[in-house]
Amino acid sequence: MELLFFAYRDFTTECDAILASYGFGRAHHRVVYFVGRNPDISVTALLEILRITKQSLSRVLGRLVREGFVTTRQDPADGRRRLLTLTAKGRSLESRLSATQRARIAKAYRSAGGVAVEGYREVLMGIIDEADRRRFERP
Amino acid sequence: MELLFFAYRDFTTECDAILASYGFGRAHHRVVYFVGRNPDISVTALLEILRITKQSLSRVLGRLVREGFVTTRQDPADGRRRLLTLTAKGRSLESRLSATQRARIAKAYRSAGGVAVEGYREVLMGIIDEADRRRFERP
DNA sequence: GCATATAAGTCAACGTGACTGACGTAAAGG
DNA sequence: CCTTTACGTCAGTCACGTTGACTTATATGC
Repeated sequence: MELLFFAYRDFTTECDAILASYGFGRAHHRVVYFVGRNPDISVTALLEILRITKQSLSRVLGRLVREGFVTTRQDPADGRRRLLTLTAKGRSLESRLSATQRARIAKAYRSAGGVAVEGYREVLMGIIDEADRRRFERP
Repeated sequence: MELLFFAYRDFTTECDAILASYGFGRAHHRVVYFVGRNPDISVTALLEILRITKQSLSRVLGRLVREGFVTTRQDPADGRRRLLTLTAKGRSLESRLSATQRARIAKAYRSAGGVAVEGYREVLMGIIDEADRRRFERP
């Protein structure tokens, strides 16, 4: 429990500084991250991942759209849906944020080795609610 | 990065419900947890673990003290220090909260096996800032 | 013994990001 | 055509973090 607390705390603090320079918070990071990972994701799908309310998302997402980090377009197959995708500006922010986290994880992976990484992934997967584990199925 | 996000999200949600029934939030949980783990901890030491400001802590800690979850006493060796310890009521809350998390982790550990757990711990340790790794030295 | 440093508590003001509840609109679908 | 779904938004609330400044008590070094 303590390990997870410290790991998550240190995992996020570097990004917080970058985000603050844009006037953003962690909520913006999460949106940018998951939209980046899932281009053309719908608003509802994003809400299910983040497990927050529509109102909470709307403030954060609205600003990201207004400031040109995310674009919305109507789903050609279902006109009710708005599909979200990062703009070039959004991708650039996303990779800047991810770079610091990726570096931290890469360093931990390198020093722990492949067997440890497999175990790490397996245990984290076990902690995650069963319903969300399918997101990590690898081809 | 995604694994950590989902794991941490699911790791905390069950506790949030228990905390809400006391009118508490995650901040209260963190204080109760770390005071429970470190009886007679000083306020400054707690601040260093949590990495929040004195003002943030004071609101949360003040309430825990007023409502009888935590006691403070003067450090006999250094009268400036206040030593924090859980009361019976605090310990009972702490174990109620920890029980759900412990169960989740135990389940993940059991299904992943000992080798995986070793790897898991090693990688998480690598993610944590070096300065805080000493906290986990095992006798 | 006095000056400086440290530990803790407090006042005031503020911002982000969650929440609930309700309502409106557009599109889909039986 | 009527219901459901997807999305957006208004209004109000709360938890929990922030900065900056100030006070009090105790320790400690010169």
